Amino acid sequence: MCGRFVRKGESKKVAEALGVQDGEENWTESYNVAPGSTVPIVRDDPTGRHMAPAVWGFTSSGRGPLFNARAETVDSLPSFRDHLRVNRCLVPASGFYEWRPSDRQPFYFERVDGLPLAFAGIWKRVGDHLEATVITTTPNRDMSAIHDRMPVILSSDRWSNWLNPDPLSSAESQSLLCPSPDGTLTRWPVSRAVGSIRNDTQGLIERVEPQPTAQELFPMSS
DNA sequence: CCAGACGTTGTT
DNA sequence: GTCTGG
DNA sequence: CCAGACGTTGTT
DNA sequence: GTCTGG
Repeated sequence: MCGRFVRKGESKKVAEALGVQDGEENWTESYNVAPGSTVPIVRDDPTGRHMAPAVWGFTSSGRGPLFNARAETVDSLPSFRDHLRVNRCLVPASGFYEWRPSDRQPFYFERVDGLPLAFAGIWKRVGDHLEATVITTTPNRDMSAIHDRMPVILSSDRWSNWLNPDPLSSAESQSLLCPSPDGTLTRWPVSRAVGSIRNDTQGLIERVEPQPTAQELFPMSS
């Protein structure tokens, strides 16, 4: 999954890297972006490529916003499939966090090449605002030791194909919704302080020694 | 027409 | 809310 | 996603 | 445990 991420850097540079021609004022820095917050998304239309604000997560009648959609089902589920066809977007990020289930140790992931990440997303209009969700897939080798899902990260050569405003068949979409190649990402353990969204500082992405687990501190004798 | 399900994640 | 199933 | 709260009544 | 808030 992808449930917390980072957005840093100068908006002008990010806009340039993404090929965005306007809307870059919607880029705001945060080291702790959570579902429900407003995030900049990137869309193409006949006039060009634009950055716009959207609430992260599709509101649902059940509990909690749908802030991820599975690549395996996004083309068939009623909540997502029509938006996949015509409302595709990028959700730009600098990196993202994942928690290792075994010990709740958080890790920060970013691209090895330091470029901005572009998550594959879909969006919808709800009243006077937009909502967006990030598509997830199976983990590549960079991720699999930490988590069993990862966000779909599109390389820049695929952005135009994904953002093409014309309807895309689900077969075409599915061909883009795959794990990024092994070696795309790097990672390191970070402070558990990232868990609380009250914390939002550069220190959240600094490497820490993983906190020993209770079992390591107090091993059970066999 | 109404009834009932609807999404992801993690956990064990 | 909106979609599917019956 | 994680953290943190989680209830009602009446009264002031 | 389950829900809300951020």
